[in-house]
Amino acid sequence: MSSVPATQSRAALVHDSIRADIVSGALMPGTPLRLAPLAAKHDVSMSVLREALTRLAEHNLATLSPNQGFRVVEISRSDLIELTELRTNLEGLALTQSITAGDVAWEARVVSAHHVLAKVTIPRQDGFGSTDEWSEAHTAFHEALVSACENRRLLAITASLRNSSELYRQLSALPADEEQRDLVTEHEQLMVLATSRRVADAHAALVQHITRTTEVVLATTLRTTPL
Amino acid sequence: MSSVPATQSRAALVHDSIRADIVSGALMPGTPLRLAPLAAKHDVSMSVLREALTRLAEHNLATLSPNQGFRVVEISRSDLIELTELRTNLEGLALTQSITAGDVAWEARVVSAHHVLAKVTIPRQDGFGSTDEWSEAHTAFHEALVSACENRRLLAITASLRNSSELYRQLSALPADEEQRDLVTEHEQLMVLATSRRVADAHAALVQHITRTTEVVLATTLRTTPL
DNA sequence: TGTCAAATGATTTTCGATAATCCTTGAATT
DNA sequence: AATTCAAGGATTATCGAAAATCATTTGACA
Repeated sequence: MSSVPATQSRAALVHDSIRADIVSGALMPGTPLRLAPLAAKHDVSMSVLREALTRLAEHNLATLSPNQGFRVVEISRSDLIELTELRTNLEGLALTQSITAGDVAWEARVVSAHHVLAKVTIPRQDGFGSTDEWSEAHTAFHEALVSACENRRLLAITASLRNSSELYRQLSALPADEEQRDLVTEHEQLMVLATSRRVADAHAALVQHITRTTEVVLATTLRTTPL
Repeated sequence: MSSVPATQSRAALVHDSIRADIVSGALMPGTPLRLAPLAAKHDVSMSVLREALTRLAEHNLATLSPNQGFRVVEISRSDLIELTELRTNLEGLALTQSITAGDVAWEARVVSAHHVLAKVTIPRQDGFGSTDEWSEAHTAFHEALVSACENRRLLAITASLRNSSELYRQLSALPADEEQRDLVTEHEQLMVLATSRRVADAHAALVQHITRTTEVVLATTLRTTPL
């Protein structure tokens, strides 16, 4: 039916699409993910939609209640705190290993990703430069930092947890400019410490970076349920 | 069609069934999980089978190659090592938190689970007492140890990792009686240290317990591909 | 003899419809 | 007025078959 041959499976495409909608906050927590409308919107059958939603549920971005279907995952303060604790532990571990194992190519990836992030952070004159763009660059930078870690399972977990964190970030009010400034210096610090192989300092900086972000989010009034 | 109303969804049932077959080693690593035969075997349509396999893939017990279907996940030395590293970190963290937060009911669960495990370990006269039974009790004991940890995400991850570890255990030759003896004392140590709230000692004991098991498995000739 | 390409068969992927379940509405009864 | 129960509609869960894709084999050609 579709004109495009699509090297990727249909289920994977709709999965990515819905995931983006959830993480970006377009689909609010708790929203029922009704099958018929979603299938129509993405122009797929219920089977492949269901497969996509199943994967989202396994990644904790959706929940499945028997005979009641899927919903966007609920959020809570306690979950964010637990999430943050896991991230500091695991992403910290991954960073340590990444710095230890990383070669020059890894350094280049970090520097490159940071450059892109720094450029995107600067508000452009023409008014464009979406926050989506910043989120993407931000994720890419964090991914680059740990990309030399050889434990693939660890990387898969940290990536998944980052997605969940990103959901909370998107739901919180956008940080003010001063907040952005802090982030800029934090990211630069991370890049410098990592590429100069200062393992302990980089680890501490990353933990504090993650923790601080959560504190800001927790202090912010989320644009959703009371939390 | 099925006579049983089944409070649980069909997909969940077949998921659990196939997972058991994989973890027990009945389905060897790399085995193609062909849809038609599996659907027939479990008396289920392709859609629900696919949903079950999708969940298995998300838990790293199966892999999905586009247009080539699902296979039982491959195993490797490096993966087992990475898996072990993650388990020591995360299960250790979970145990620490569990001991800290656990109440008397938790202690009771630990003691109870250990009692069952100890009894199952003793070979019964009638020759019965399957290793499945021991595996189940073993898993239950480890789960009881960390069951007071309040971080649900952490518990979900450790449970998933334990499943993968169990696959390696099942594929290795069964430990000799002497090995079993060591395990008995290790488990008893774990129970005592945990319930007496000796956090650091319990943590160290758990890490060593997990590490030792992996060393035994790595030393054993697995009954499968070279590894 | 070796290589390439088309055709065939097997398998995955997707679809549209049916069966099963849940939720709401409204009337009847206490 | 409150509660129970049944009927209807809406939604999920499942099915079986069609469409798309991949792997293998066969045959033609260099």
